Amino acid sequence: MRKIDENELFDLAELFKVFGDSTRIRILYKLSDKEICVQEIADSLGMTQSAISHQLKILKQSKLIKSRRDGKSILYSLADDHVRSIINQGLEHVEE
Amino acid sequence: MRKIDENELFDLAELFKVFGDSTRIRILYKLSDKEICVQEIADSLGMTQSAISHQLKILKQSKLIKSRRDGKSILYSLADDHVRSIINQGLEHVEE
DNA sequence: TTAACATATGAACAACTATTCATATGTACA
DNA sequence: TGTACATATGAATAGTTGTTCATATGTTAA
Repeated sequence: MRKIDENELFDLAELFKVFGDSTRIRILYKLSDKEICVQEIADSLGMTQSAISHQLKILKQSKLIKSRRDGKSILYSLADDHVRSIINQGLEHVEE
Repeated sequence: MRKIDENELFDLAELFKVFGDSTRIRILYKLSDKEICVQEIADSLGMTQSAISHQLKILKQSKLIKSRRDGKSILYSLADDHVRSIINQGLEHVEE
């Protein structure tokens, strides 16, 4: 494997930490094929709006999702294809 | 993205949780090109033998690493190429 | 402007986790 | 068998984190 410095490894751990929570993974999966508003995510996961909003903030800070306003709602979606790739790569290990 | 059930998402989060710790990521990186014994990992990371041993146990339970005895030492190495793939995929996102 | 709706945020608490310390287990060699 | 070496493990602790509750911010339409 190519050379990776300490800071990069630290950032990498931080990234995986974000994926390492079932609420956040479920949110990312919900967003994998379409953009959704906060309340819809909360309802579909059976969680409070506040809990979801807190997690969306973490996901956005990690640049895994993006958002845009649409009237009163805010629609969230995946930031780019890396997210799908990381999830798919993880699934290959889980499915053994 | 293809259909994934709740249990699979839960397992996926558990997997990423293991990657989501800088000590464990650094261990995995150390093991990425050769097998190493416990004390050598501890020395190279500047941590105690006990701390490393605890983390190795977690990594092994997640089937990310394997081990074999060599005399008094136990040599650890990556379980398979999935580990490298997952790390590389994560790096692509971190390096932006 | 006011009411209703949608989302964000801060504080507090409970649950979880990584490390430390002390010690146990296992191996090799004299 | 006894000693030194290498690793594993259990309990305790300190630090971290996800959720809840209450409330603030922002938007729309009457």
